[in-house]
Amino acid sequence: MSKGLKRLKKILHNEGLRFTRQREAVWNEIINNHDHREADEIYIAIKQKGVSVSRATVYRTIDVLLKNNLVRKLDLGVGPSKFEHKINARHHDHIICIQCGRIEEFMVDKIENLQDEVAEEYGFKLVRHIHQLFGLCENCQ
Amino acid sequence: MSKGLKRLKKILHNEGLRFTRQREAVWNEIINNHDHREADEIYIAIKQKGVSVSRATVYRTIDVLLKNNLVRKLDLGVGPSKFEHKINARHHDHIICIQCGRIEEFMVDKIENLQDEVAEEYGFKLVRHIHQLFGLCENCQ
DNA sequence: AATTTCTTTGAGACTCAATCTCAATAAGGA
DNA sequence: TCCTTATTGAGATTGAGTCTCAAAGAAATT
Repeated sequence: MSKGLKRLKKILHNEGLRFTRQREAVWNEIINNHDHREADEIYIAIKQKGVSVSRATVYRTIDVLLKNNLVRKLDLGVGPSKFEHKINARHHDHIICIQCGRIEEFMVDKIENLQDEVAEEYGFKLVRHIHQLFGLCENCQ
Repeated sequence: MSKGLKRLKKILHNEGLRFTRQREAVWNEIINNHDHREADEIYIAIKQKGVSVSRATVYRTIDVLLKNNLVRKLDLGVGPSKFEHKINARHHDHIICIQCGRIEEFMVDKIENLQDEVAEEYGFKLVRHIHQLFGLCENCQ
């Protein structure tokens, strides 16, 4: 059994959930793709590979992965949310082209540190953050 | 006529729109309140002041104000969007308590500058950004 | 002031992502 | 294999936000 599959089984076990073909299919679909995809795209991709699954199950499985920090949800403020896996991925934020939808990832340590300082200043215990830059990419200017 | 009202009339004129009691009421409701409120709260507040208005008109008027940069939309990823006016307000971002919903405003020049650098690095022309810190405020820890 | 033209309003229908329901199905322990 | 309990999935439901279109209203014209 692959290392990834073991990880899924462990998570499901910890959550008191059963290992099913559907959950395995959602997991595989997500970890074997490095795009930012919406739930429906993931759903369609799984069906095209011949596994029977429903939208409800895709959403439900993504929720489990979100809770276990294996998937990041990207809410772009318009249209459905997008998802990306976080396996072996360092933290990053996103810069998005408002014209063509292109999404690039960025990470600036200084910004991360300044965020921590802000949280401290306001007496907050930081849990997560959203940092999205919207603009026009070089092809769309 | 108040300075604010002149401003509204100017905007409506520029957009080729008419000045109506409903648009005036939405404008007044938004600029005379410094909270982060959802469209429905604004709608109810207007009705309670005895002005006849519909949800559709509230949303439509907010859209005009958004387009003219007089209102900021706050999408917190859960529940309806919130709105705040931008009259005499310096730019700021938000730190939000995930327990009690408290919203504080912050502004760090260094972060703003670093964002510009990121955009330049990726060849993007920056249009806007979302920067939200989520955590537990001092009362909720 | 009355007329005309064209915009705005609003009740409710509609959209669409996401969630929920619940009967049928499947997992996995005994 | 049987049994218990979780999971699945088709379709209903939710909820924020948008759209429709007939009636009401703004403002330009006479």
